[in-house]
Amino acid sequence: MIPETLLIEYNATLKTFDKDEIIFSEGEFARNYYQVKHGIIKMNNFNDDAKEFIQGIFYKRQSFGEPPLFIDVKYPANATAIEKSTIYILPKEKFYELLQNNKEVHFKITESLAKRLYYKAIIASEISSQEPSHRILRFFDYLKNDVFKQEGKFTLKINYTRQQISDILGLRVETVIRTIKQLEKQGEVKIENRKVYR
Amino acid sequence: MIPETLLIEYNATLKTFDKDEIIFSEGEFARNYYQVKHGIIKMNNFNDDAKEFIQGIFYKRQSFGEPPLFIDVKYPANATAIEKSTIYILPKEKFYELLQNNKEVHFKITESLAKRLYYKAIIASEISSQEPSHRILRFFDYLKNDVFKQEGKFTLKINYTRQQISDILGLRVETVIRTIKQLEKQGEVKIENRKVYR
DNA sequence: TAAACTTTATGATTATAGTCATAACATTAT
DNA sequence: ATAATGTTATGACTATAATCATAAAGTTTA
Repeated sequence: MIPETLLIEYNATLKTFDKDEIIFSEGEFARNYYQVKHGIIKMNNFNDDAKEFIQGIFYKRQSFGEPPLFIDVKYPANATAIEKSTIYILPKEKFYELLQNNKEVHFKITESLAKRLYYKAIIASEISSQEPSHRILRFFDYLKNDVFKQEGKFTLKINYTRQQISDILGLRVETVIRTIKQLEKQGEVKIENRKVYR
Repeated sequence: MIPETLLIEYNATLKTFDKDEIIFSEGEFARNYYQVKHGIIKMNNFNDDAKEFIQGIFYKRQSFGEPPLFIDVKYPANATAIEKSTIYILPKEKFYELLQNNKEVHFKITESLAKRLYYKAIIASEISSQEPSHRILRFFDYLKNDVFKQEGKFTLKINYTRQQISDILGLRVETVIRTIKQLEKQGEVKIENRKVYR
C-alpha cells in the first residue's frame, strides 16, 4: 500500500515471522506501522473459552493494525502469521513524518481504513444475528462483489477453511459445515472436492 | 469535527431533519460529507424481519457516513435522525478540496475513522458470540473507558433505552432486560429508577 | 512410506436466546 | 386531565446453534 521505495527511504526494517509467530498482542501500545511484504497475517482475539475470533486477514502489500497509531489506545486484537511472512516495520514517528510529507499516501491510508470500516459495517449487522446461513452468504457475497469483483454463478472459489470461516463469523465449525451443505442443497453454493464456490 | 468556520468557508449548506427523517439510505451512492451541528443521528440496517441493527450513533460536531466517499461503494446503512437535527452538508468534490488544502483536517478525519474501527473491532468479537452478558458488559465498558473516560464503580449512567441497547448489540429487548437484571444481581451494574449504572 | 496432524463430516443431545403474549409504568400529545 | 404511545418487565414455550462424541479423508512431517 505504501510504495516499498518510500518505506525504504524512511528506513523501514524488514522482519520475518514464522507461521503462528506473534507480531503484536492485544493490549499492547502501538509503536509501529506494519505492512506485509509477503505472507499472510491475521488479527484475532480469543474469548474466555479460547474460541478464536478473526478480525481480519491481510495479504501481500496490505497494512494492518494502524488505527491505534492515530488514537491513544492499545491494540484491540493480536496479530499472528498464518504462514511464514516478511513484514515492513516503520516506527510511529517516522510513519507520521511520511504521511505529513506525502499527502497522496495519507489518502491511501484513509482509503484503506474506509474499506475496513465498510467491511465491518457489512459483517456487523450479520454476525449479531442468529442466522448462520445469512452470515455465511453475506460474507461470501462481500468477497465476490467487493474484494474479488467477480460475476456469474459459482465463479468464486472460497479460499478459506471451514474453521477459518467459523472464526471470522463467530460460529462453530460444525454449524459452518452443516450450513454450507444446506446452502448447496438450496443451490446457493457449489461444493466440489470439498471446496466451496459462490 | 471539521471547524464550522471552515465548513462555511467551503459553502457547506445547513439542513434540518425531523425526528425519524431519513438523511440517506442503504444502497445509495455517497455524494456528500455530513456533520452534525446539533441533534442526534443513527446509522442502521433492517433485516428481513424488520429487526433493526444500529451501526453507530452520532452527536453534535461528529461526522457520519464518510467511508463511501473514499471508496467506490454504496452506503452500507441508512442514516436517520433520532431527534430533530441540523446537519452540515458538503458536496464530495468540495470535501476532497478541503482535505487537500487542510492537512490537519485530513488527520482529524483519519483519527475519526480509526476510532470507529477500534469500536467495531471491540464490538465484533463480542456480538458474534452467544453470550448476551458479555456483549452488554463489553459495550458498557467501552462507553465508560473509551468514550466517557470515567473511573470508579457505577459512575456512568447508561443513556440508552433497553431497546437501543438491543438494536446496537443485535439482541432481543427481552434478552437485554433479563440480562441487565442478572448483571445487577451479580453486582456488575446498578439499576436505579430503571436507569442503569456501570 | 507411515505416523502425526488438520480438516471435514455426522449423529445425538441440550442450554439458551428468540418468540409470543401480556401487562405495569413512564412519557408525550391532545 | 386524559388518551395514546413508548419503555420496561415478566412468564411460558420453542427452535436452533452449541456442545460433545466420534470418525473419515486429506495434508504435512519425520
